[in-house]
Amino acid sequence: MIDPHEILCTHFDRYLALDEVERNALRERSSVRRLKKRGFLLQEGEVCKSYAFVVEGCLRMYEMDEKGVEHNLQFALENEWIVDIGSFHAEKPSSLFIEALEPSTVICIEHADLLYLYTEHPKFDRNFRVIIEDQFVELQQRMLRRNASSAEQRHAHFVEQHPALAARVPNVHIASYLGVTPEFLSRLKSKTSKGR
Amino acid sequence: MIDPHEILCTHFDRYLALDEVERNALRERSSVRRLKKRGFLLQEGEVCKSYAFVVEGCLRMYEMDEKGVEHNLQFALENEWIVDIGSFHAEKPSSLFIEALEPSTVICIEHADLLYLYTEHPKFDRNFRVIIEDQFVELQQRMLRRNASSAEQRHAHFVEQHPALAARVPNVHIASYLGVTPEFLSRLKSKTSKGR
DNA sequence: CTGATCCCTTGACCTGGATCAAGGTCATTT
DNA sequence: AAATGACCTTGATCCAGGTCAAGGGATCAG
Repeated sequence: MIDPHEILCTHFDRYLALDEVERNALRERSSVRRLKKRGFLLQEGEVCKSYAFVVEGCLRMYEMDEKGVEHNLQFALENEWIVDIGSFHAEKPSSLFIEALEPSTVICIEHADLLYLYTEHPKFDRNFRVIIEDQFVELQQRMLRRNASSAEQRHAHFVEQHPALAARVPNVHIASYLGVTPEFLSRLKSKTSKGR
Repeated sequence: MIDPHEILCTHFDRYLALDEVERNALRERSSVRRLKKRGFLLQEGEVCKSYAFVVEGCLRMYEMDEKGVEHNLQFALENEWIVDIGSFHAEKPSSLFIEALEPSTVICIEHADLLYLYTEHPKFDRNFRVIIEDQFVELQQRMLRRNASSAEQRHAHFVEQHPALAARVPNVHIASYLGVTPEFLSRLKSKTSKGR
């Protein structure tokens, strides 16, 4: 299997590619972590200590409300980042959970290490800015859709935009991500498949 | 009245404060623009050309759906930023509108100028990264609330967190921002005020 | 002063989606 | 191989919030 760090460095090639020095700094300041299915990278009440890059597997980030119902905020597949940025930067306890939906391999960068990378190698500032801008734009569009479209339209859009997730992730979690109950999602699916 | 650029520079003091050189560069690479009530900073189909900082006034960013219904995505008051980042960076046509709800004064930074600032003065990369991270965290929380709370709870939270907006902005726009109809928001308000 | 616009409210009725309950199928554990 | 638990489905019923329609008070332009 390929070296996880190679995968991460290749990922940065999509932005401003890293040079040798930066690659080495990144290698030294990050660590590989393996999670088994249903393992937690973060639990409510803890400070989110790692900015995590998914090398392999699938994770979800969610909040649990007073009634114990979970609300999925984000999924992360291979080559995606997952972190509670608020908790991570403020070093305050998080209200979120990050859980592996499959056995997963992630690369973790801790707070002090990321600060080091930011200040010693400004390219990281740039790259992480662009990465989060992209995520921000996606989240804005999702917010708009949440307010402007029906559950059926949101689900159709999700399946179209994220076929890999639709195939790998249980419907319960997709329902929660879309903001509907699993029962209703089930009805939606049976309706649309009957349409064909 | 105070120089708008002063206000912008002061705003950056909340992050990594700018030195003389950076302040001058910023002044040279930005421009002040005044909008009258109902004036547009961006209209659907145009490329979003300015990263805008509100010096005075109040703006909203929204999308219009096929039926002509508007969906508010964001408000911006004094000392806040407003831009369709997706359109701005990709230099692609936007699907959004940015409209002044009051006579407003904004400072605009155009695409080429911001790139210049980013590359010549890395502190801007840093500061804009932090600014957008903060906005991202807020948007995540809003998304969670949208899926986890009732309209009544969301409205109560909005009034509590944004009293200035609740006072300055017509209810139609707040309703759209919260994802409910103006009629229903009106009922919510009359219910809660009767509670006292 | 006088229409136009906005903007808000209230009523009557309707519907998308929630809730509750039950049963069914796998896959994992023991 | 039985038992547990995760996941999906379907039915019956309910309700938060939408839709449509009408009226009324501000505010602003001519």
